[in-house]
Amino acid sequence: MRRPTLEAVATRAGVSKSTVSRVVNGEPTVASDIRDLVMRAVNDLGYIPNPAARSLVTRRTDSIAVIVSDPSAGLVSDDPMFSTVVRAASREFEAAGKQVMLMLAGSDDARVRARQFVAARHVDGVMLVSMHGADPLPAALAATGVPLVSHGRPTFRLDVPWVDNDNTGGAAQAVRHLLERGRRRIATISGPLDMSAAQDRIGAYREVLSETGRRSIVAIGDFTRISGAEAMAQLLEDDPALDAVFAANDLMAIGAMRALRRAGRRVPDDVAVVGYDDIEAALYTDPPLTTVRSPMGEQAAASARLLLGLLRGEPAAPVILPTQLVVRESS
Amino acid sequence: MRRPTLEAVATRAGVSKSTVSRVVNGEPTVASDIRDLVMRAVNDLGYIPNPAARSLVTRRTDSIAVIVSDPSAGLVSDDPMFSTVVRAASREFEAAGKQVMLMLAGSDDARVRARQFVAARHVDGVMLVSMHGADPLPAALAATGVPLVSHGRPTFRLDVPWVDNDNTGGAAQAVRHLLERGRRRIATISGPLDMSAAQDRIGAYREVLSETGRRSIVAIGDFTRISGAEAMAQLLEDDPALDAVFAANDLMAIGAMRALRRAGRRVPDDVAVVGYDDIEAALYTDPPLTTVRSPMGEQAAASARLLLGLLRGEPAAPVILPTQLVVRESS
DNA sequence: CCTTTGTGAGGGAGCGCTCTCTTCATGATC
DNA sequence: GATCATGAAGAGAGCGCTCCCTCACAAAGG
Repeated sequence: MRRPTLEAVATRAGVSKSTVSRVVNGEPTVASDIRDLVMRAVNDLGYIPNPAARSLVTRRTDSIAVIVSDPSAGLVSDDPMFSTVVRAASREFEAAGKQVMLMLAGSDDARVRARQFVAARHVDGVMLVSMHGADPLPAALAATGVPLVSHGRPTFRLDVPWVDNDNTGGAAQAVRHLLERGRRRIATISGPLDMSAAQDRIGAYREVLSETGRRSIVAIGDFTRISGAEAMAQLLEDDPALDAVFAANDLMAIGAMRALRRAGRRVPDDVAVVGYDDIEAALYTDPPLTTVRSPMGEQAAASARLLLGLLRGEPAAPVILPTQLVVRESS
Repeated sequence: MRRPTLEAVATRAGVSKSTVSRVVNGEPTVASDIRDLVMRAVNDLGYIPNPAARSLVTRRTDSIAVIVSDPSAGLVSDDPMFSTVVRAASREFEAAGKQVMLMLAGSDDARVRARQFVAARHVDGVMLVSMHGADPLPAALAATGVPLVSHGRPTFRLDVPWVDNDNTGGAAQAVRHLLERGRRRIATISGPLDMSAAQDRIGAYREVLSETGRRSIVAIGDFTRISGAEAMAQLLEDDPALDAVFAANDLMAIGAMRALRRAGRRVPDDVAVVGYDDIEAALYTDPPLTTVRSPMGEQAAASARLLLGLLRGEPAAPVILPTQLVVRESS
């Protein structure tokens, strides 16, 4: 008992396969009475086109891959970035009639599979998320010739359009804000230095401090809460007199606030804290977290739109979205 | 300039298409010298099988759909549940060589598309996540005849295997813990009552309280932080003398803690708080949150394995995973 | 009147693979 | 030496669709 085919519909409607195909694909060159006839047969039989047969001949799949190339995929279970980015991108793609294949390219094995998958033209395009510096995947994917965009600026030169937020500007805003608040010993908790967002944010921090003749106090985290807590403990040891800290994302800021609490420091009285991203949780810390709002969802949606444009043959150029300082009680 | 086909490989290796197909699919009935010959041709030409052609004849796609049927998809941007579930399931499917198609079935439109998509046999199976009571999608999907499992027990009778955690047992543990701590006026913040997890948790809360002759104090949220805060404010108004609250998930517990702080109540001195899920953020509240650990990732992985078993023709029965109370300083 | 142009419908090749069936070679058995 | 079982390789028929080409017919133009 097999599903009905184009041919079955054609027979029932008393027309040719070609005509049914035209109706199903919405081509205008079909007389309306014939169209009705065909549609009736389609409904009667419950006909649904076979996507494999279709894409065999059209060489399209109408689906795209979202590849999250993140070694830590699996370590941090609840980074809001993943959820926000994947959902925003999915919405955008689905609205354009593209299906989303999600691939976690955490292990080398998975990266190889992802490459194969894309090279097999299983998808019409690829959106790459969160790549580290040494990651060979972007280049491998670019080499397949499949349209590709990156969510976030790649760390090394690669001819791939990307969308990012203004990491440099955002971080500079955060540090200037702390200076304006009269803070004098401003530390930072950076993200992994093989990620462009972390590079840009710490770069701006250093830049602003050196403009005003102040020295940097740096600890490195990996964008997780626990790494933020550990980095903060380290910073307090390095410079017990610090009076402010700029964390390169909100999760690390949250970790830092816990470490400060445990060390008996009050926020913001003793130490001011500023984060980055403005995730929902930043509203619920005690005190609520001052942070730089990065348009994560919009960035993902823009990446998706960039890829969709690419698929339509439009040219694509990098996009940088503005950020905005959101002042709350932690600073 | 087209990609090499099976035929091209066969010609180059001087064998038939059938033999190449056997080698590519790892069939054992090929002499090893011929196998080497073919593999060399495959590598020389960079041959990768065309998945559309393959699935046209095999009627398999080697991919499955993860359908998140959540009306609020898009409202709450950073629910860790989405991230945890999607990642755990993806890992499991990818390890089994299945690709994951992610579909957000938030709108009616998207639900229709998801149904069509599945009915077109675009995927070999479906894992459904987070369904509300009135959702017509589960039944529609079940009617397509495509193997289907549900992450979380469906609200209404439906012959679909599912995996859930022990919501009743977990919630009962939480409430008993509060009683043991000497709390007398225990309120609850429930999730939406059209979700089975919310139903079970509030059911257990009522059950335990009525066993000990205490009355219920209930407010309804929707599993978001803000709804937790609002519900807590409502509860304080309803019963200013309450001394404990059991929130049906951690996000609402976090919201409740903010509301308590704003109302000038100390946690746990004035009001004890217990959450549910044990998300990472529960470790970073002030004070750290007592909660019921639900094995979210394991539940998703188990759902995925259940579906994989179904695809292999194995029978599938509902699974209930145990929970565990994690006592921290909020109670 | 015949020719040209346009429009709508049908015919059928072919997309790249799998899988059944057939053929052939080899060695074992009697 | 004839027969048979066994294993490995080849042949080729589809899978269900799209899309180019052809064709019939009608209307317009010379």
